[in-house]
Amino acid sequence: MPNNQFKRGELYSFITGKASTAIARRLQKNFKEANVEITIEQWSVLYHLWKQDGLSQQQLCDATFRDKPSITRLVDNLEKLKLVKRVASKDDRRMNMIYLTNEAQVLQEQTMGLASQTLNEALEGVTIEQIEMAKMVLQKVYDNLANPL
Amino acid sequence: MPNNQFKRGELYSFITGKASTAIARRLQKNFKEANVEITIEQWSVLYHLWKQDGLSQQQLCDATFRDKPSITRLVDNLEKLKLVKRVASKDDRRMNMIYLTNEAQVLQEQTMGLASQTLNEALEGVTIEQIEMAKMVLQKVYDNLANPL
DNA sequence: TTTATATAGTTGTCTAAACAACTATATGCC
DNA sequence: GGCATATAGTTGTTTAGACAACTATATAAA
Repeated sequence: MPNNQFKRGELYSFITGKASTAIARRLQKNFKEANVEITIEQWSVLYHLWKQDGLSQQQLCDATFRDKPSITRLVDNLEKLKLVKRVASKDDRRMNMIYLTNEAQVLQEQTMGLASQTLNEALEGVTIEQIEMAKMVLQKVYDNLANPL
Repeated sequence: MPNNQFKRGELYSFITGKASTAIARRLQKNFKEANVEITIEQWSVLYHLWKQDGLSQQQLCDATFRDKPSITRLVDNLEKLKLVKRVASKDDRRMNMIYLTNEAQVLQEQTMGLASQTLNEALEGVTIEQIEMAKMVLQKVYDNLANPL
């Protein structure tokens, strides 16, 4: 019997992740007010490409904790928006390398500022130590449950 | 300038809530293995009805942090599964009161055990103090961003 | 070298979230 | 009573997540 046997009633807030959905909603709202017409899911993919351009779809799966069909469709939509391009790899013809367009590069500066601002709104009144602790707990939960995608 | 100005790169884990989706996936998997054929979203609605039967859809919205269309469709699906029934309120004919069926009552004992077990899997190696701290941070984030639905 | 197996990506189906627009009932005010 | 407004719920559309089934290419074993 683990020492942290939980009262059943405490389940809810952990399961629903209402804090993360609240952040997501606020970020989406801030994008909209700045006339940035992408979803936060699309943004989260671009985010990794801004760090390193030319990732494969599989690398995007690993980076964003999504499965392959999800990334296929996110890349589909980003391609429709002309924000990325699929380029077949010459080394391994199974792979698509995903490259940012110029339009996507322009988005980076603008949205990074909005994201930073959103996070500061979210974390007002929370200390760095508390944030680190919370992140550590969430990471531990993730690691406990991680199963191969 | 808040004292917790965040490195931009730290955004990701907060925004995606991968820990909460990991818990959701594991709970769904545990349901499936026990032949419980409902989604965790449906379960989260039933959870509140087990605490108090006969809530209105609006009360379910408040309890589950969902908007009205989401609850309409979750109740639609729960009704198709014959787990709840909509009963028009006599006091206020705009309202549907949602009541559990006998079938849903049977699910409670079984799924509560699975949920408790899942949470213990998730929180292995995390102390109660750490859990409390993490919950406090997530609650604070939620409160910082809470806006009327 | 051919055959099995693993990996990268796609497609189909179902469920759900977000948002806008809508209907119907209730309430408050003149 | 009649009109404005608020509240409860529904419907349509788009995007996305989960899962299974699929194609195509690459790798390893026989």
